[in-house]
Formats: sequence, C-alpha cells, structure tokens
Amino acid sequence: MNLAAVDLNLLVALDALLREENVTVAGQRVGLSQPAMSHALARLRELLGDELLVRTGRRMHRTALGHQLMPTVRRLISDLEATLLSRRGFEPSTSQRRFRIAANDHAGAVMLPALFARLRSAAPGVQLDVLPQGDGLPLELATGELEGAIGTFLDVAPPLVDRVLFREGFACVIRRDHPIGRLTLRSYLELDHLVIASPGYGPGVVDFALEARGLARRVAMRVPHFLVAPAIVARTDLVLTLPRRVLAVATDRRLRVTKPPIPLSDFAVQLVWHRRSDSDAGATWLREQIIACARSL
DNA sequence: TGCGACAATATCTAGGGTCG
DNA sequence: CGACCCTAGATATTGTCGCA
Repeated sequence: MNLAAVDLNLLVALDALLREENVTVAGQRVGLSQPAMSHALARLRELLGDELLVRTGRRMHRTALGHQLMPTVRRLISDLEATLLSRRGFEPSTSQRRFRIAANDHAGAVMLPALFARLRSAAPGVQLDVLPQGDGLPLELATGELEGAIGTFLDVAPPLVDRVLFREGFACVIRRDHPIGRLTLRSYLELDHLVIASPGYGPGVVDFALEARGLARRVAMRVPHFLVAPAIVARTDLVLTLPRRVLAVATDRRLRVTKPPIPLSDFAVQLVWHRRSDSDAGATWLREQIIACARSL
C-alpha cells in the first residue's frame, strides 16, 4: 500500500467509526453528514479489504480487524493531537478546548464545584466533561481519551503518573433524633449500616479496621452514590461512615455527625495522568488548575 | 403492518489539481 | 489563466430491521 495515495483524513473517520460503532454518530463526532461517513467507511473497506463494521440487526459491530486496529488508530490520532496542540501552546482565555476527566463520586463532589469556578474564570471557553471511572481507565488515559482521573488509585505504575491532591478522613452520621445515645463501638456494631458501594474509598477501610479487631458490621443497605446516603440516614436508624469532606457538600440539618468509634486510617485522593500528556500544554494547564484547586480545599 | 432509526445509494456541487 | 477532471461531501431517497 502506498501511503501517499491514502487520504489520512480516513484515519480520523476510522477512529470515530471504530469508537462509536455507529455511522451517524461517528459522522457527528467529526463534523460529517451520515452519507459522507458512510462513504468514508466504504473507502476504508476498499482500502483495508475488510468490512471493519458489520451490521447485526439495528447495530453495527466491529469485525476482528476493526477490533484489532482500534487501539492503534486511537493512539495515532491522539499522538497527532497532542503534537499539534503542544506546538500551538495553550491560551486559556481564548481556548475552546473540551477537556475530559474521570472522577469518582467523592472526588467529584469535593473538587468539581471549585474546579469549575476556577476554569470558568480563567478559561471561559473551555468545556469540562466529567465521566465515571470505568475499568478501561488506563487505556483511556493512554489513548488520550481522558486528560486525567481524580480518585483513589492503589497501584499507579509508569507510564501513569500520580499526585496526591489531598488526604481524606472519615466521619459517622446518624439521624439527629436517633434513639441511641453516644455512638460507641458497641452501639456502632449493634446498628445496621448503610454502605456506599462506590469503588475506591470508604467501606473497605472500615471493614478492614473492624476485621483487624475480629469484628464485623451488619450491612443493611448499599447505595452506589453517596449524595443520596445522608437523606436515607436522616429518615432511618441506619449509621453511615463516609469521607468527611462529603458532609460539606451534602449537609442535612437532620443529621448528627460524630467521630468514628474506631480509628480509621485516612486515604489519599490522587490525580492520575499518562506521561504522554506531559507534552500537551492544555492538559498540563488543566492539571495545574486541579492541583491548585485541591490546595485551596 | 406502520413507524422510526439508521445504513447505503444516487445524484449533484464545489474545490483543488493538472495540463495546454 | 481557463478548461477539464477527480474526489469528497451534501441532499434526497431507498432499503433494512426491530418494535409496538
């Protein structure tokens, strides 16, 4: 294949097609109409001698080759983006760039209000997309899909880089008119617990601390997001152990906040990024904003 | 069976390259 | 510099599939 004879714009179309598995959406993503994208797909099929996407009912699915090409194509596109963006530099006041970061519930609620205010003031044109943390986080960072991730990460290894934004401790919460008096270790174990089953923080630390003393708590309910948890505690006899800073954003007058009746080690909230984005002036600027924001917490 | 969603196709247009 | 050609993208339309 003669590379000079290949329209490298097709690489952009291929990237969008493989990621979206949808011709219409892929077209919207790169600013083409559906027929134009369909035409690009036809040219790619001709060029590569493979269907790349096959229709199954109403959906399109990647072929084996499509699946195999996807990470390579993504890496090529994102390397190109990073190269061009870093050469251009980054001007916050005029930038229209869209940044994407992942954040868990806790980090998001604690960091995002201040971060967004900071971005709005310094860079009114930039857009910030915050996505949930999925299993594919390392790949998303490596391919430039995400500029960074905020949360608790136990094993960060090169080429990923991390920086501790702040350390977080725990508090216990029960409803203000709860019949139980002081929250002692004994009453803590007698009560039913509400657990926030969000990965990366909280429950694990509590359970390990209890287990080290040969104790265990009784979990009556699990919720995926901590923002609903205080409202549930306010109307039930459940006890909730949660990161302390959460209470600053989810305050409820019906709640009584106490110290946990057992010592719980605090945990780090980190910013993680891929080394490749060190050469991306915009991503570097965004990281500086996040770090400055954490410092002001 | 009709409708909506989405991919593919037909046809037209505009922009860029080549050549005389 | 103008005529011509090629190609990508747009609009309009058709085909296919799933669902109520």
